[in-house]
Parts: sequence; structure tokens; C-alpha cells
Amino acid sequence: MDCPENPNHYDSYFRVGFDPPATEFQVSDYLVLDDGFVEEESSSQSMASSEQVPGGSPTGYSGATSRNNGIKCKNGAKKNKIEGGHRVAFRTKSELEVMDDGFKWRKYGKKSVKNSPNPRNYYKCSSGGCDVKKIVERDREDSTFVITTYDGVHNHESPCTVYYNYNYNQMPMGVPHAWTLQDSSPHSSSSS
DNA sequence: CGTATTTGACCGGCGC
DNA sequence: GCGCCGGTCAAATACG
Repeated sequence: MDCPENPNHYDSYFRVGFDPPATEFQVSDYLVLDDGFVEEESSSQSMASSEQVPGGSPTGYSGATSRNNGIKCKNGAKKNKIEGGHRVAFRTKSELEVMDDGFKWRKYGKKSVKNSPNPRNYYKCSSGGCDVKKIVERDREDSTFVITTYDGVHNHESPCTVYYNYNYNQMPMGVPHAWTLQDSSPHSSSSS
């Protein structure tokens, strides 16, 4: 998958740790689950939320009217396991459970897991062709912590990220390579 | 009117 | 074989 939004970006994103203008999330744990590979990194870092993009809400996404083109793996046609799928788990300390990465997420389900007293929210990328899923769950011990699990990678760029890229290019501080997307580098490097 | 969100029900997989 | 849990979809509702 070629997607520019691979976990690596998030990693760099956190490492950048530029001071956020308003919202501040503390990443307590950053787990990268990639095809059996699990990396655990406990560090308290400050991260900014893209939802505070000065440009306003990045609602300029293409109206995904085709909500029907979703996966229809109902009758045995269920998708295989996470084959080459990217799984990224974040544990952030935030009052808001929904952290806008700049992408538009559509909630498609909510389920209460027995392991946690708090319900688990299931989000899916609203962009057509992008079957990225996001699972948001509050920590059962500390409700102040939110566990966000990203499943898959975006095959498109988020308007918010592009904005950041554009903005940083003009910023004196420079732009973190993490956000410097390869604007149009569809190198399908199926890293499966 | 259109779109996003909500809730419940259904299905599949796994464990016992 | 049955039960339980997790996950997803689908229809209805609410809001913009």
C-alpha cells in the first residue's frame, strides 16, 4: 500500500512534537501492529490535533455519496485476517475520543465490549475507495485516556494534511518531513 | 433534501 | 454442539 498516511507518519508526527496552539494530546502509548509486528513505546509526548486547523474543518472532501460501495463481506465473503493490513494503536489522553486526523470518519457502529465498561466506536473513512477503519475506545481504567486503533491505510491524502504541508512550506520553522507528503506518489509499494 | 449519525439485529469466529 | 464476543450492516432519525 502506497499510502502516505502510513504509521510511520504518525511516528514522526509525535516525535516532532511541535507545540499545539490549543488542543494537546499526550500520547502515553504508541503501538504499531504491523503483520504480527508489535512495537510498544511508552512515552509522554505532546501532539497537536489536526482538528484545530486554522483553515477550519476540512469538510472539503469529495462527497462520498456511494456509501453503498462499502464492504459487503456478510455471507462468508468475509475478508481475511489482517493480511498486510496496517494496524496502529494509540493511547492518547484526551477528552475528545474522536481525534480528527484530517480525514473524514463515518461512524458505522458502536459496541460495548465486556472487557471495558465503555462502549467501542467503529469509524470508517468516508472517502470512496478508502476502506480504512478506526476503532475508538476509552481506557477502562482511565476514562481520560482514549485508545484509537487505526486499521488500514488511506489511499488518498487528507485535505488537512495537504493544508499543513502547504502551510509549513511557508513557515520559518520548516515542515516536518512527516507531513511532507509525497504529493502524488502512487508508488504501490504493497508492503505486505 | 441530503448526509451523517444512531441503535438494534445478524453473522461469523473462537472457545469450552 | 452450544455459548459468548466481537464486528458489521442496515434502517430510522436528526441535523444542516
